[in-house]
Amino acid sequence: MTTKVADLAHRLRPLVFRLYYLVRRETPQVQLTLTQGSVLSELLNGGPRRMSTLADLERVRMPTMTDVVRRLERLGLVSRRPDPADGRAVLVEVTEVGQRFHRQLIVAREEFLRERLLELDEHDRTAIEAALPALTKLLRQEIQEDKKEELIRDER
Amino acid sequence: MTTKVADLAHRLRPLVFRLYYLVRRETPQVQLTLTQGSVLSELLNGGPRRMSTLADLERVRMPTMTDVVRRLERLGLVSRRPDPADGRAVLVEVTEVGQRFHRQLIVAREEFLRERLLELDEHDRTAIEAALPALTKLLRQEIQEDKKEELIRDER
DNA sequence: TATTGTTATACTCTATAACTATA
DNA sequence: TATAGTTATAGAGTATAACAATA
Repeated sequence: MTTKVADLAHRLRPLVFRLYYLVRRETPQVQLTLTQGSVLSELLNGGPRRMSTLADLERVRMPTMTDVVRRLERLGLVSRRPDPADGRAVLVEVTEVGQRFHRQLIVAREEFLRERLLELDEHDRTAIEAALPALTKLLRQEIQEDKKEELIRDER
Repeated sequence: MTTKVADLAHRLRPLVFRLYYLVRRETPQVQLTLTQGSVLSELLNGGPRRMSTLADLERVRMPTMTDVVRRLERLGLVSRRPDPADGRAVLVEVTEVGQRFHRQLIVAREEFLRERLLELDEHDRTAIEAALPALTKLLRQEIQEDKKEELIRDER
């Protein structure tokens, strides 16, 4: 069982890349990468976020997120402003252009997935749908694991 | 339903990165990236492969695969040899060192996933297990889709 | 002194275009 | 002429180390 899950995680890499290839093809106005799209979604679902929070959520280091946000800013999709609560911190938020663009992203993604899912039989579609809450839990759990590790690291 | 699947694909990016972060930590002797690990697994499961086949499977262009294989070769994990059936083609295969290393990878991956899965309840584990064949079909289907597109492209 | 974020630097991943060698 | 692969080049993603500004 665990072996199969590991294999799945592996095979998912090409699928995720494929998904973003199609999104890029569908929305030639703005060419988003996987990481950029992921950050944009996070900001749209969760509202303005600090740099450090984004880095944690995407599991990258701060200097990495600095560059990713810089590129999104250059594309006009997000903006930065100082956090009123802490002079050191920076809040990143989605611009109106970013919101419009994200709607196009969602449409392209859904269309792609709907087509593929319709080629599966009813039994398979039901199985995938039933597993979604469990897979979501597995991912959430992971984020909490990371926080724990940081605390341990800090104690050293 | 399709929206949920799209969200899942998105959230899976951090999970996959997290998985490889842990693998790197568990096997400090050789630091494999996600793409390198994916190619190594493919070669171990399917035997020697041509550069073009690897590029298709990973959904990257040939020059990209040239570099990835070069790095794996530099690490001593794979080797190249001419394809006896076609003087232009190159066959990539895993070395003995690569096979030994891959066993470590599998152990680290399985341990990580087993721990996380044990934190889920029986119902969630069953749901994930039941969805694996369907998710696998979804991925296979994708590979076939790509092949079709190439044929269309060639006809132009 | 500790934390948030940026800059500097280096390596990997990725693509397109141009090239070599073989079919 | 067409195909398999490499080289050249450029941009994005990633990390570590050093630094500036604020708490």
